Amino acid sequence: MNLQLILTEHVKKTVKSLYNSNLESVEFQATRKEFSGDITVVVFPMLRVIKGNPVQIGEQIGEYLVSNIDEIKSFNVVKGFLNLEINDSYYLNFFNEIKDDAFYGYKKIVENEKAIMVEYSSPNTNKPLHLGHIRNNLLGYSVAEIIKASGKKVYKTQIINDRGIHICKSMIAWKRFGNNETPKSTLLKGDKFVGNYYVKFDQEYKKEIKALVKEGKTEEEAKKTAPILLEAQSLLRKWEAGDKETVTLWKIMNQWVYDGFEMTYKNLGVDFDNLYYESKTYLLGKEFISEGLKKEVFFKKEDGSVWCDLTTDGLDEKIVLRADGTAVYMTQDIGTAIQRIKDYPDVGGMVYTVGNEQDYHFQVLFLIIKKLGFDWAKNLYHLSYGMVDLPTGKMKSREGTVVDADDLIDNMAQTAEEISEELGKLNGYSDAEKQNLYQVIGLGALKYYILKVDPKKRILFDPKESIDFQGNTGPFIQYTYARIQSILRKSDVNTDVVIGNNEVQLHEKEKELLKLVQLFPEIIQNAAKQYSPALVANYTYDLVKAFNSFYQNVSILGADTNTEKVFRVQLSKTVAKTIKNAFSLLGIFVPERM
RNA sequence: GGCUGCGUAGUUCAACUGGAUAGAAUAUCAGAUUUCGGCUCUGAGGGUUGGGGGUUCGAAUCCCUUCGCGGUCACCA
Repeated sequence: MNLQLILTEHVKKTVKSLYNSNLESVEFQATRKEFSGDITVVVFPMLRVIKGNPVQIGEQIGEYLVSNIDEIKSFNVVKGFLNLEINDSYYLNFFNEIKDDAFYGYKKIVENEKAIMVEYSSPNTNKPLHLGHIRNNLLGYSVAEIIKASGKKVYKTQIINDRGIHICKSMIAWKRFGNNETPKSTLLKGDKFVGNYYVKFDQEYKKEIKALVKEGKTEEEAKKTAPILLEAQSLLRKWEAGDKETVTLWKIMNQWVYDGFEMTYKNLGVDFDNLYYESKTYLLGKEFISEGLKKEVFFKKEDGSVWCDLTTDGLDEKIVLRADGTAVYMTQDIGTAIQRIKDYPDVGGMVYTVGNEQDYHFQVLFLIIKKLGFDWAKNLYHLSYGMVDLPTGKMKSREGTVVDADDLIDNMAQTAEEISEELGKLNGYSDAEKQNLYQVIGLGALKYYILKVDPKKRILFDPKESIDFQGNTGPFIQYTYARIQSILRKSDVNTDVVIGNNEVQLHEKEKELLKLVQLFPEIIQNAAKQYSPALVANYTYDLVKAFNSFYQNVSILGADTNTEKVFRVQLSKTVAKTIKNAFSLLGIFVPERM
């Protein structure tokens, strides 16, 4: 069925009979456009096993393949590259197999295979989401979808940092200046509402520092003794002691934030299968410290603090428990990881979507878990990503210095509207349809622009450029999809008709398209292995480009014969389906019209 | 300073993980078209893959070195 597998077997057999030596593997690549052929066998690696002239070896293998495999029509050898030409019937066969499969490319979830837990977003509850969270969410969601499509069960999760000094700061500010206002009474989104008090705290804190310095204190002293800070710290202690009033207010304010986040997630199109709260996990992990001490993974210093010595691994010593016996960040993360495996016994690996400023932390975390003897430690992956920069400070929210997620999403839709109006793309639609489309296009532009870049790299996000209807952009791909739908609406052919093996002769452009379509399942597997939505994004663009080239060179509706017309319409439909499937892995919608 | 990531056309990104002459888009320029210098089409130029060395049939990719830009080196999370 899979041509590469068949070819591998035959090449191995040929080498065995001609040279009496065994090849471990055979290397393939798509034949470059400048050469004739469809698939290329690279001869060079074989030279390690066989000695001889690569061209000669290529010719010998080529001759054998042509006379022994029906699907191979002809061959040619350039340097050490054996180019093989494949029969049209092979492609038509393949096409007929997949053309009615709505989920083409997606692998069914394998029962006995372990599930993967993907963590992303993981916000603090004291302020709204910003541009950095957007990249985080898009990456995490997309990687989760890709892994799912590669045949593994996935749990999407996030840990909500609902506890700590930061939320206490917002609480204090609200107590002092809130006047019993609520998100409802102010018509503010809950997370914005709470975030404003966090800003308010900071302003007040600075004011108090200034006042104290005026009274003659050093700045350092002032920073430590400002009344509002002391108040926040005492509030944290009260919270930890379970003080009723404090906990109640904490719950109320967090709920406001959750309601706000919920809206943002909905707009962004991401979701979660379960949630973890730091307030419930921050005490976890201590039991494993004593276990680690027993196993001598950790050691105790004179003051009673517990450390892990990673110097033999090229890292430093890392603290895992404070001298007073309380947990640190690392302790928590060890505990939470183990807890998750307990909660979900079918999970065999985890992906953490966290910015690259925490590279070191995760390196250490994974190493410690491995040293503690958990076999799933080898399946932990830190999906690390770089910052998102803007060319200008234009899109900053009024107060703070960060780009607010909601503002950005709105802004994208607005830009989509401006450009669409300018181009007159959406004339003749109802207002409701238009508004919906602007949202779809704006989000598509945003998502595609961010996901097409390698996660590790910093991104320069230019909203205007991202929303272009030309070039390597989300809207361009959406537009192509919509155009195919329009072709399908205009055609009157029956797309259920099966085209036989020899009924059409494939145009070069059609073959190109089929080759790309054939590649899709492999792309998903690779993307899952590398946790790389960028691979899917760039593949989709290649497919769209190939379609446009096909569209330009081959008349679809005005084909010479009806069989050709039917085939071309069917092919367009299949390409559209593949675009749609690929985009859904990125969390991007494709509109039927635009 | 130690560790770590990145460095590819003017710009934003690719390059099937070591393969053929490093590709797109965008910007620029030149033609064509036209009731606009703006839309569309065709084409061109643009690269010592930051520099230097090494490994091999073959390097943007691996190793060493050097330069530049981030990140990180808390009993914060």
